[in-house]
Amino acid sequence: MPLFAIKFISFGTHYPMRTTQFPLSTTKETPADAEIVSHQLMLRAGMIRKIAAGLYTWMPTGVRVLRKLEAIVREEMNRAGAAEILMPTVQPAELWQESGRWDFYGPELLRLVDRHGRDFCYAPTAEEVVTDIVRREIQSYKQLPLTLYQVQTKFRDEIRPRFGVKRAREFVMKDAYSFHLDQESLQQTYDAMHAAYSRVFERAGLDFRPVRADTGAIGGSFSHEFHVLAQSGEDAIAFSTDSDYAANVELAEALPPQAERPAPVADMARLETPKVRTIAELCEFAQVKPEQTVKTLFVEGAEGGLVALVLRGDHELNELKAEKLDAVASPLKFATPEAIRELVGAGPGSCGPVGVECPVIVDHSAAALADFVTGANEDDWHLTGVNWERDAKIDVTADIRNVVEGDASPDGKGTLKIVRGIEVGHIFQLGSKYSEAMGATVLGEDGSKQVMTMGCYGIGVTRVVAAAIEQNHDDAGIIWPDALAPFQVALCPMNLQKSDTVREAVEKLYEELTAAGIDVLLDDRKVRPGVMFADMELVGIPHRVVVGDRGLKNGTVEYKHRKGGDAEEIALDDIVRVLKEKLSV
RNA sequence: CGGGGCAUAGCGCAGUCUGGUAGCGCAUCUGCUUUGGGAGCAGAGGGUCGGGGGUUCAAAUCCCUCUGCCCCGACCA
Repeated sequence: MPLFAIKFISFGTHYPMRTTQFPLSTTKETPADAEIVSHQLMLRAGMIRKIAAGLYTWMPTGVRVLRKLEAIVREEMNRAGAAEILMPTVQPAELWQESGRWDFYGPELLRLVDRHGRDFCYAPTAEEVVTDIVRREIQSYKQLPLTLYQVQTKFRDEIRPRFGVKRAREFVMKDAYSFHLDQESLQQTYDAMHAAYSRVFERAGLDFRPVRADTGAIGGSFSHEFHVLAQSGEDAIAFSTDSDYAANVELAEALPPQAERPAPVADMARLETPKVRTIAELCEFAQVKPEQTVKTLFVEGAEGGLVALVLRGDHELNELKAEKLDAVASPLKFATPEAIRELVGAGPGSCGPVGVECPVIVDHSAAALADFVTGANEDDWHLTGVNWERDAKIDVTADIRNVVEGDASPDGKGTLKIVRGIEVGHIFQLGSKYSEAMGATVLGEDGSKQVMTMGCYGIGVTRVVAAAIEQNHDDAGIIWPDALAPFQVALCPMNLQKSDTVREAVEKLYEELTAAGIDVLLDDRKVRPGVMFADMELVGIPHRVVVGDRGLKNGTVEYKHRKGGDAEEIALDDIVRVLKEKLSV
């Protein structure tokens, strides 16, 4: 075709390609240092390459996926009424000092000094800059509410980056910030963002759950996380069997047991337990169930000294809950073995609540036990038949444990199930934390200055890509949902170099699919079919069309979906229509 | 930051203990054959053995030191 005849077609996010112009960069071998399947497959499929710890180059295949996801995110943000801006990644220290986070953030904030000796940071998030912009630009309540968002690189100097782009130091995040006159307006935008996030993850074809979450260091009052469900997830989330209750385990409330504490039956007795340190060893040695034992952890108290935290043997301490108690130092700090020995006269592993002289905080479940087994505060000894009040004091009863599967749901409906999730989104009601500190005000209806109320909303865009792979893969490689696939259709010609029939058919098909707005990758490399198929499956292209002399003789090509099922013979004249239907374009 | 480990060709590794010509597989390049599931044969190229210092006639190998990376833990929107 002569050059002047080429039409300039706008493809949107669709750019058809030929493998001879598109480095697939696939590898047969799994890199040794990649632990989780998404990391392994992203490397093998040539999506990313590591450049240093937690820093990755996104290769052409990876970028295509990223752009597809970003397009969905932008559409849903725009639909929800947010306006896109782009803020710098390098930000002046002054703004961070104004909000107080320059000192608060710690070593995770990468700090830089420019040639004039001025301090800057590489932004991990952008509340300061956006609040600064809004306080300059927005003067009147009439301009509110306002939501701004960006899709921008962030940097967090993680202590230990791992799992590929799931926990990278530099990553792409969509961050949005909303500004309001009052809580009611904030709640409306918050709800709109909640809905927009759900649409994003639905459109991306992911199995996800919004869950109630802790607000963490970012502050604010109310927050939800969005989790993609996956075994490799770093978070545990609890949800009710009978209601829509769902919460991060670190937040989920453990209800006190319904039943009254039974009356003591046994007398307290000493039991020699040589070398028994853990609950598991104790249960093995003394032939008791973990739920009939009690463990005692010592942490630093708010006013100095130590505080004893007592839990049932089969339960885990929830550090977040514990550090919120008045008596406990925040952030939570475990006592050293030396300090414990000084207080109770035994090492960790032989401690118990009997006779300790510091404040004793007992979890509801532990407080409901009678005749339990616990450490004797003497190395190599435990006590059996211990009972509260009679043998050991309780200063406070509180919820300080993680919920476990089977616990009653905090909303009173059903019981809790626990699954693992990858946090891909987080929405917060910030309140006036930043606007107050930075003097972001507008004039209200009555002419008085009013501090704006804020919300902030994040999606870990690069992390979503990894999460999608965790959820969609098989032995051969990635299986992309249509919406995220780097290409929708893999066009695989058999014997392209020698067969004119195949070449003519496949070129025509490539043009027709392109014209139909379908994102197609034509594999025009001179490689054997096995290599071609293996690459297309590894990269995860959902629809595959094989064009060969064998089928063309009967006027057909072969169609197969990446998810499996048998290959179908489809008339050459029909294939474009069939693909358009499958892709609903 | 604590504990453990690694660094040799683009990638994955052996060689290090016991010092003596730097190797294997994959990938790459050439040729021939093959051509609907990661081909076969023949040949070729590719290395400051992470950096610096030391011991020795001689160091990938022994010693010191620095750097980078990985794993476990603590940390964490």
